Amino acid sequence: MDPVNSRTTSPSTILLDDLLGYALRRAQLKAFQCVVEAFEPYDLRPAQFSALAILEQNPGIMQADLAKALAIEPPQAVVLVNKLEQRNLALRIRSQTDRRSYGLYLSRQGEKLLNELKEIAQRCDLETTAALSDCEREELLRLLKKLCLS
Amino acid sequence: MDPVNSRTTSPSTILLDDLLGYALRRAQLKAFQCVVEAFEPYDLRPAQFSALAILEQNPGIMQADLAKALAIEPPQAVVLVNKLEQRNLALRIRSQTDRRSYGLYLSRQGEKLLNELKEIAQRCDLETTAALSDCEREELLRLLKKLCLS
DNA sequence: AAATATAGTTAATTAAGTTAACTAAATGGC
DNA sequence: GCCATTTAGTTAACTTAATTAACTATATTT
Repeated sequence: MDPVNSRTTSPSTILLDDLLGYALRRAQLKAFQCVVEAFEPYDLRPAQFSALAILEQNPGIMQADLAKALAIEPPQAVVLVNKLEQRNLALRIRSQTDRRSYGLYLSRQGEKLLNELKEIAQRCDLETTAALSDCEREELLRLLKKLCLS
Repeated sequence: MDPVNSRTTSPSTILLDDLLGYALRRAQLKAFQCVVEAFEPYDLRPAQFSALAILEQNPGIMQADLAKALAIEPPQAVVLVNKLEQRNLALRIRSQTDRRSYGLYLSRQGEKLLNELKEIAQRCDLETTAALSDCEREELLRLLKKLCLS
């Protein structure tokens, strides 16, 4: 008999464990836990790390675009960038052409911290996916990236 | 020149987009959005759906174990089960052997709704992973499940 | 110049998650 | 049997996160 479902009245063919959405949530939760713990000594949240990385790759980006990249609302971006600015990790520089907006930049200190955090994040990746082979890990990343394109 | 990084001062070899944790979060966010929208007409959250599915596969489960399965704290489980019970989707039945605890069960109505929701969830999976082939989708699920074992 | 739109901010609201303290029942030692 | 300890579930208080609405300052359009 099917060991997964040994009831007399078969519930249905679809099982929770075979839903991608569920599997994604479980996996993401696990990855998140690891990163949150690892970043704790730095008093930094994953989203703040992502923001720093986005700033590095998009120097001068506007706050609204950062918000969009992080999939957060503009008011949340304000709070986030405030914290980064207060800790001298990022800089707001008024645009000369449009004085409503800022260009956001990493500070020297932000760059330095970011590189440290990236190493940690990478170690978390390995820890989270310890059950996978290098090949499988790469394939997983490829599939997740492909999924997110559309 | 590397198209991904065309700055003169190379930021670092590790890119945000190559971190599994980041890719997982993006993918999970996308999957979640789809499910949350699709469940909206039913006034049900993904966690409530998961709870129903867990009840189906584990009839008579105790609240504490349900909480653990959902990775939430017991007080949250109370709120969640209250809602399911109020809507007559789930039943709390006092254990005869241990009168502190309940066995949790799906109601007939809960079973019926669950089967409807599972179809929807499956369609969300397909929508979320529209960029993937059937083969890739299966491989993704396999890798995510393997990742979550450890 | 007036009306409209946009970037960013503030403040209020709502929702979610966490923690601590409590009740009731069970267990274990004596 | 009785007392101390543990466990299941609940309640309430607190903290944090996310959402929304309203506002300022600047740009753009007509």
